[in-house]
Order: sequence, then structure tokens, then C-alpha cells
Amino acid sequence: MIMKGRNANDRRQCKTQNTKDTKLQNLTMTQNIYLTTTLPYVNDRPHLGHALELVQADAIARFERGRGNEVFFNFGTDEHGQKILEAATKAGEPVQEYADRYAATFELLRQGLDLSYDNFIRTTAPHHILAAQEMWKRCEVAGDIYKKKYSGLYCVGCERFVTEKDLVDGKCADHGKEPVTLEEENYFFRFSKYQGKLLDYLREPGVILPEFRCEEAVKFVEGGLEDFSISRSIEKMSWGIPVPNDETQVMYVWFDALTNYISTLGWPNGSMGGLASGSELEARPPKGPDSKDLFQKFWVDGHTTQFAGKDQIRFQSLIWQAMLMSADLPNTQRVVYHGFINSGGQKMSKTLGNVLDPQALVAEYGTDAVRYFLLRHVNPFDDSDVTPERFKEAYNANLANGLGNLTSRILKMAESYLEESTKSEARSTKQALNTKSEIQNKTAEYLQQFEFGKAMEVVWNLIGVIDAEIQEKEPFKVWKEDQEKAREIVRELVADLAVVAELLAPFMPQTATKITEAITANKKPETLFVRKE
RNA sequence: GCCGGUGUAGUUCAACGGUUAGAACAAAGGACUCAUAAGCCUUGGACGGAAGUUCGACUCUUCCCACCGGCACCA
Repeated sequence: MIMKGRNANDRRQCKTQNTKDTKLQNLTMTQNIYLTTTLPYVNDRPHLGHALELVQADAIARFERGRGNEVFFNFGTDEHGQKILEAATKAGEPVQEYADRYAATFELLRQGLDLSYDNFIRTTAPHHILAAQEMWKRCEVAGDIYKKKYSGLYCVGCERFVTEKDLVDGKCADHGKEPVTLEEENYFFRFSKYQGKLLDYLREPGVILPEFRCEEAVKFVEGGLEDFSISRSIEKMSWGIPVPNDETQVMYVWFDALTNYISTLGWPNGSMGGLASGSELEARPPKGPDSKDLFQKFWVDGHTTQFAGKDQIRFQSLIWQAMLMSADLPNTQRVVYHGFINSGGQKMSKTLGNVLDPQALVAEYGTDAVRYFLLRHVNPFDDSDVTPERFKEAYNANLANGLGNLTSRILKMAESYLEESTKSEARSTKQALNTKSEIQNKTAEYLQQFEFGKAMEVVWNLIGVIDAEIQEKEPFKVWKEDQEKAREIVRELVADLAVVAELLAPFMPQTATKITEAITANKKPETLFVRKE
């Protein structure tokens, strides 16, 4: 049963998808694209890691919409479980109110980071609760849920089960007491049954990015899978979704939470709570009698991509996939795992005082600056170190001095020399058009591999080229001798700038709009990025 | 402990076994002025250590040192 000693052939199972095939497909037909991040647990405020994942997903969402694909982009909050209950109790607040409060801080990211998600799913939403119960029933019907005695270390002080990791010298870190071994009857999920199927799943090209994470997943599965408990006694932990037909148990939080990826689409029926305001889909609702079609359209017929942190492999690529298999639903086609953000060479922590708050950065630098930094200067797959100094350096060098200054100098000349707006399409020089399609292809290629930084670097190379061109052609000098010739040069520059704006749209939507509008008005805009000293 | 990865300029990253190891940011100097004292040009600066394979190694092998990740009930 257990596979051992894989040969060289097996080793190929984690290869990434052939990008040429993907590209061809994408060029030839409109696709339905489903994107989701993981749902943050509402026991803490949003940190930069959440922002990274969201901005990555959002850039892809905007990019895909921009090339004509239909996108459903999901985000939301995970609100059940022991830790929320504890935190709320500690805060002396009713649990739901506590969850509401934190959920709100995450919803604020929509504005702060200019996110374009189509639905914000909360795991305490009535529809989601029904969906989680339906998922449970399906797994039960499949014969994958059974009752068994769970034996674990229980800390009387914490009033909960603890793990070895929670212990310091064999004692609970919070209470300094040795935990007792306690038995409880719980429901278990037959995870072990899916070992073979999961290995088959992992063998499909591109289901996990980056590749080395796929290797980790394979190793893990090959090591053998054990069934695990998916419920808790309601006496010890009441803050969860009731197990169908058993009043004494609630679901263990992640079993409920993972179902959000499809409950957000209205699964298993059309009674979902409604789309986020501003959603693209709200403006043009899916065809059909109810939103059941969203599930069919995006999860079944569409291409599905999940974004998650590197610590999520077990949950997203294994447990969730096994649940889907058990419920006889299609698997996720791709999960992209990002790294963590450290600061000053250390994990961000409150005690170290090096926690970077995305909203604070937005307040200081602006939405697009934060998006820019996360996408361009944070490694999409490995851990990255982010400090306020690095942020400022990148901001000044590339946004203030680079993009912002370029916009100013070109549009100042346009405003002074040209009498009317340069319609970018009409006046684009051949050169600009060539550059455009060439660069668009490059950025598309990189984005398909989730290489956000490389995709943006292409744009910044173009910015450098345009700056150099101004230096070389010196339209401001030419103006003194030959005004028509100077106008010609400036029109060309404006067309180039329009290309930059268009390329920036998925990454920095507000800036792209500002530049485009300034071009249309033929007016130098207000300083886009004020230089920080 | 087992498995995997990484160690290149002050910093973040590149480099089919082969001419003087490339960029970017930061630093220093210069000519210009349309622009946010921005932009352009120029300059200085690096292969963790040891041995080996090879005509030749940053690139392959072994060992050492350092760092990081994975090895299930924390979401």
C-alpha cells in the first residue's frame, strides 16, 4: 500500500504545466477563472502576509479580466473555533460580535488595497453553515466519516486539547501545568483512504506552485496518511457549526472553513448571501435561474486557482482535496503557495515591534505603493525580508523618481507644447505598438507563472527606456528651434506613457487610471508619488 | 535525526563548465534642465571554506561551516 522508493519516472510528477499549452489555450478562448485566497482567521488584525496574498490574487484577477476572461475572485473570514472563542471570552465580548469586529478590519482591506474580489464569504454566514453541513453529509454518505475515541493531551487550565508544540518542558506554556490525557468520542475523516488518489492528483502538472512545495506534499502523502478528528464535543467547544444529526458535536473549524471555497459560489444551492458591492459580477449576474450556476460555471467548468501561504499545503492541497474527492466534486486545479514576510531578519512579532501593518503603510505611502512593493519586491514563493527602509528605498527609486517623475516630465511637455489630447490609440507610433505587444506578451508569460516581480520589472525597463529617450531626443531643446518636430517627439512619448499605464493596470490600478485620465485631459497630474526623505 | 534547499558587490537578485562574473538600489564624480534637487552618463565594489573531476568550475563531486524549509490534528 505504501509507496516506497520512487524511481526517476515518479520524480517527474511534480512538473509544472507546459506554459506553451496554457498560453495557447488562453489566447484562443474566453475562460472562466476562479480565484480565491485563504480565509484569514479572525483572531488577529490583518498583517502584511495577508496583504501579499490578497494583492497577488487581485493582480491576477485584474489581469485575467483585462484580457477578456470572466473572473470570480473570493475572499472572506474564518470565524469559528476554540481560539476565537477564547479571544472573545478574554475580551469579554459575545463571540459573534468579536468576530464581526475583526471581520470588518479585513473587509477594510478592500478599500485599502483596492481589491476587486467578487464575494466576501464569512464562515458564520447562514448559507455557509448549510454548505458545510452539506459537505459533511456528502462525506458521510461516501462512508468517510466515522466515530472514534480521540485521545489527546488536555490542559485543564486552557480547557482545550493541546499539542506537543504548545508545551514547554512538558507543561502548558500558559498555565505551567502538565496536561492530562483525555479521551473523547469524535467523528473522524477517512483521510487514509485518499492516499492513492491524492498522489494521482499531485501528479497532475501544475497543481502546486512552486514545484518544490509539490515535492513536500508528495513526501508527506507517501509517508502515510492517518484519519483525523473533525469534530469536537459541544460541551468543551461550542463555537462551531453543528454536526448534522448529532447535537453533541460541532465541526472542527477547518472542516467547516475549507468549504468556503465553494459555498461562496452558492453551492450547494442558490441561497448565497450576495456579492460584494462593487463586484464585477454584480453588474452582470450569471445567466440561469439562480447562483447555483456560479458553482457550475466557475468551479466545475472554470479554471480554479487558490492562493495560500506555504504552511497551508496540508490543508489546501491535501485535506481539502480529499474532502472534494469524498464529496465527488472537482478538485482545485492549482494552488499557489507564497512565502512569509519577515522584517529585519526576524519573524514579525508584537514583542519585537517589527510588525508591518498594511493599512498603516497605505496611510503613509498610498494604496498603489503598497501593491507595488508587495508585487515587485517580495519574492512570490520564498520568504522575503521587508523593512520600512527597504520600502522607502523602493518607493523613492521606482515610484517617485521613476514612474512618477516620468509621468510629470512627459505630461508637462504635453501640456505646454500640444494643443489637444493625444488619443493614445490614434496617435500611437508603430514603435510604441510594437513595444506594447512585445511587453504584454512578456508580462503575460511571467504572470502565468505568478512571477509578479519579473512581470513588473519588464514595465520598469520600459520606463527606463523612455527616460533615456527623452534625454536623447531632448524635445525641450528641439522646441526652441522646431516646434512641430518637438510636438512629434512628445506625442510619441505620450503614447509610450499610455502603454506604461495600460501595462500597470493589474498591479497599480489607481495609478494606471490617473495616468490615463491625465493623458486624456492633456494635463500634468498632481504629483503621483511624493518623494519621501 | 531524516529529506530538501540556500550561501555571489553595503543590500536584493542574475550568470548553457569556457573571452575582463551581470543587473537594480545605495555610494562617489560629471555634463544637462522637460521633470518630484528627479532623469542621463561615468566610477568603485562580490563568487562561505577545503579538496577533487576537467585543458578550463560560480556552475559538477565529496567534506566542512553557516542559514532556511518540510517531517499531521495550530488555523
